[in-house]
Order: sequence, then structure tokens, then C-alpha cells
Amino acid sequence: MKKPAPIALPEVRKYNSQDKVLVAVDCIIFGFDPNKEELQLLLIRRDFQPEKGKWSLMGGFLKADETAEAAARRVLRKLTGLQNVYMEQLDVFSKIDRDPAARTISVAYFALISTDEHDKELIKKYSASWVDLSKRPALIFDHDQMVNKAISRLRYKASIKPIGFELLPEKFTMRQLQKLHEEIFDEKLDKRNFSKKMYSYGFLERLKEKDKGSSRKGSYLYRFNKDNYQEKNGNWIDYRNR
Amino acid sequence: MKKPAPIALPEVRKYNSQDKVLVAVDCIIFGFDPNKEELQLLLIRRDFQPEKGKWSLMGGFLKADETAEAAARRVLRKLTGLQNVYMEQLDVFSKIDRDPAARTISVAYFALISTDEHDKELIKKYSASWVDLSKRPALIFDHDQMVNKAISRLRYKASIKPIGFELLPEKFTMRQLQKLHEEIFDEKLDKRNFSKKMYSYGFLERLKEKDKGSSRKGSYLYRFNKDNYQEKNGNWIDYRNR
DNA sequence: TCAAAAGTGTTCACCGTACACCCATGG
DNA sequence: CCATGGGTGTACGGTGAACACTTTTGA
Repeated sequence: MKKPAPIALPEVRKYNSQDKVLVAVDCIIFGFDPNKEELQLLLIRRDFQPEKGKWSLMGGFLKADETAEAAARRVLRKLTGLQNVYMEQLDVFSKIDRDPAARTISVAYFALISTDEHDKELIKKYSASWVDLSKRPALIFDHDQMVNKAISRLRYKASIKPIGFELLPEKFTMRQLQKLHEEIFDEKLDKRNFSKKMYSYGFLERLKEKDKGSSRKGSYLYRFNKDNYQEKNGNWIDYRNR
Repeated sequence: MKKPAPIALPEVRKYNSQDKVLVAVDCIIFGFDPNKEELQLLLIRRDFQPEKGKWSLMGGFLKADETAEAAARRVLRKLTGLQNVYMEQLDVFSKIDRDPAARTISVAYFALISTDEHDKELIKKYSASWVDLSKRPALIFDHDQMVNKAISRLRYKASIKPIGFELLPEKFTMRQLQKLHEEIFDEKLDKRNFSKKMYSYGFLERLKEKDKGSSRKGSYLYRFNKDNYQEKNGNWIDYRNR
């Protein structure tokens, strides 16, 4: 199918004389616990040197036969067991000494998962745990930078796409949805304006059921209707064409 | 200063067993010729295999002792002679066979320069040339994808930051500024509304001089006032915190 | 019956958009 | 004097923000 690349000697030498480097992927994994009403981050305790025992993002090395995205998905799956996760490339981090053990550049990905869905066994195996975003410990290398960047990106994305649904269980209440947005943007929102806006997008499906967990009266459960979203997504403008 | 990384044998073997890959940087270089009133792209004709003679973005390989951004700036400088250029990381492209000669991942950067500033000699040396964005030839590898992504990003950026000034000469007319925006967003704008909006941001400085090149009456020249921009940039919202 | 959370409508200010005429000048 | 592009103001509608009271029900 593909014609073999023509190999001319001087050019081959050119390629060969270039430096090769290790390429890592690191995953910034966000979650949201509707009960705790806090944004959370899935972190691991590193079980190898350097910086063994310190808190870190989950990461791994890019293999020669996979794309960066595939590597990130592999890493994420190893830790959570989840496959079809919202994931997006953030940026490359390439400071020379970012990993003191070896020259490594890292491609950071951010992922959104609903905390009730992942595999608890795997998390235990990797000594990982969910920590409140606001109380997160210092991380190794440049991982704090990665997290900060991921937060910005999350805000941006949430402002132009209904991305927050990735972080909620299938059925959720309007309050939970609002709390999530309040956490993401770090500001209080007016519940009347908030629900009005959400209704206007047209992709919320109100169920018959009510959730009685948080009040006497009970609150309606909603579901995100993807079909409606596809039809009406003219409401959401994304300049970045993702 | 920095304490040496603790080296434990098994972990070193771990790092060593990982694949290393070639890392390239590619620059999507946008320009705008206020006379032609067209967005342009700076392309080169590749002078080595594979795909020798085809149109391509300017690129190069990442060296072991430089960051990706430094590499991109080095590459850009080699071609244009320019140093303080607006530049931003786009994304990593890592399809396995994107470069048929060797497994290479590429970090794409997009850059904005004012076409009157660059070094014509260097451009000649690299058989580069400015092409109209709308009439650009097909590019090698995945460079077309890179360009498309860069266009989206340019639109996004221009919608939240006064990025377009990077593409204009120091002094410019309101018409030129408008044309630039029209090119970026690919739509006609109303000149009254446009200038009103630009004034409202408060960072345009109207000069005494007029440009008599395009009309009898002559049109005022403006300058971008960075100080004013710093003060008033609350007008521009950037969720991505750059 | 009351405490606690849920649900719901209206008003107002501001911003983006549509739209048309006079001005200055060189030829 | 006239053709050409330059420069400016107003009116309207839609959207986002502020704001308070009633409902439900378990204890």
C-alpha cells in the first residue's frame, strides 16, 4: 500500500545523527464525588526511584509502536480499568531536568471520569487515591504545573461544552450539576439562573424519579441526552474545533 | 544546588528498557500582508529525503539539551532571523507512520509574525516562501492537519486576546486591522461596529499621522499600546491562563 | 407544625448587531 | 467637482445577572 520511503544515504545519516529522547505520558485525572461535592484528583504514590513514595500523577512511557494518545489511554486503563473516557491532550512538558533520572519529555493528558465507575482494586494495587483538588499534596517534578494547566483547560472546556457530564454519574440532580460547575469555576452560582441556562441547552432529560437523599422534598434526577446534544449543539461554540 | 537523583539499580533498568524516539518540532508560521490583505503561511520546500522537493512546514529535531519551545524558536529563527515572536504550543502529533523514514513524534508550534520584518535572505536560502493561506499547496506527512489545527487555534486566540497585532506592522490602519480579523474569521464585519469595539478595549493609540496609500482622504494610523493593554486586559477573558 | 432543601418568573442593564450619511482630498 | 474610501451614532433585541417567595415532606 504505502510506497517505501526512498533512502538516500546522506539524509539517512542526517536522521541518525539526531538525539532520541524518552517520551512519557502523564494523566491528570479529574473526578467529582457528588456527595462530598468536591472536585478530586486521582494520584499515585510512586513506587520506584527517583522520588519513590512521593505523590505523583499516573504516567508511563510511550512505546515505539503506539501513539501518545494510545499510551495515555493504556496508562489510564491500567489504573482505573476504564476505557471510554473523555481525554484530551494538554501540552508537552520538556524542561531539560524535569525528571532528574533521565532526559524525558512528557505529554500530559487530562481525563474526566465519574468517581463511582472506576475499579477500586486497581487503585489499591497502585497505591493510588482520590484527593480533594483543593487539598492536594505537592507533586513530583513538574506535575503541579500540569495540574494547574489542566484546571485552566477544564474551565475553558466547561465553559464551551457540556463537559461536566463526564464527571457525574448517569443520573444526577440539578444541585449536583450546579455544585460541579461551582467547583470548576470556583464561584457561587444562582440556582434559578443556572437551571434556566441548563434547560435552555435542551439536552437535559428530567426523569420521573426523585432523589430523596438530600432533602425531605426530594429532587428530580436528570440524565444527559446525547442525541439531543448532537442536534442542538449549535448552542455551544467551540473555536478549537475538537 | 540540585541534589543528585538517587539511583537504585532495578529502577535504572526500568528507565533503560524504555523506547526512545525522535522528537521533531514543526512551526506553523502565519503572516499577514496588509497590502495583499491575505493571511499567509510560510512554507519551505524540503531539501532532503523523504519527500524531498515537496512543500512542508519548517521543522527540526529536538536536541537532548533544549526544551521543545527552545527548539521551535531555534527553528523559527533559522528561517526568519526573528527572535521575539509570538509562539504557542499546539499539540503533539504522534501517529506511528507519520514520517515514513523513522518513528518520529512532532510537537507543533504556531507562530505569528509580521511579514515585513523577517529576513528575506534566509527565506531564500531555505527555498521558503509565503503562500496565501487559502491557496496553500498540499503538505507532506500530517502537516495539513497541523495547519488546520493552527487555524482553529488562531481563531480561538483572536477571539479572546488581541493577538492579531502580532501579525501587523507597528503602525496600521483601522481597515488593515479589520481586514485581518475578517481573514482570520472568514467573514465580513461591519466597520462601524468593528472600530467601536476596538476603541472600547482601550489599547489602540491613534497617531497624528495618516496613511495616504489607500485613499484621498487618508486614514489614521494606530499603534497597539501594550501598557494600556496590561491595565485593561480585564476586558479579555482567557480561560486558558496563558 | 416546622425546618430544610427544592423549585420557579420577572425586571433591568448591557452588549452585539443592524443600518446610512457626511467628510476630506487628489485628480 | 466628483469619485473614492474614511469616519462616525442610534435604535433594537437578546442574553446574562440580580433578586424572593412558595412547595413539599419527614421528623
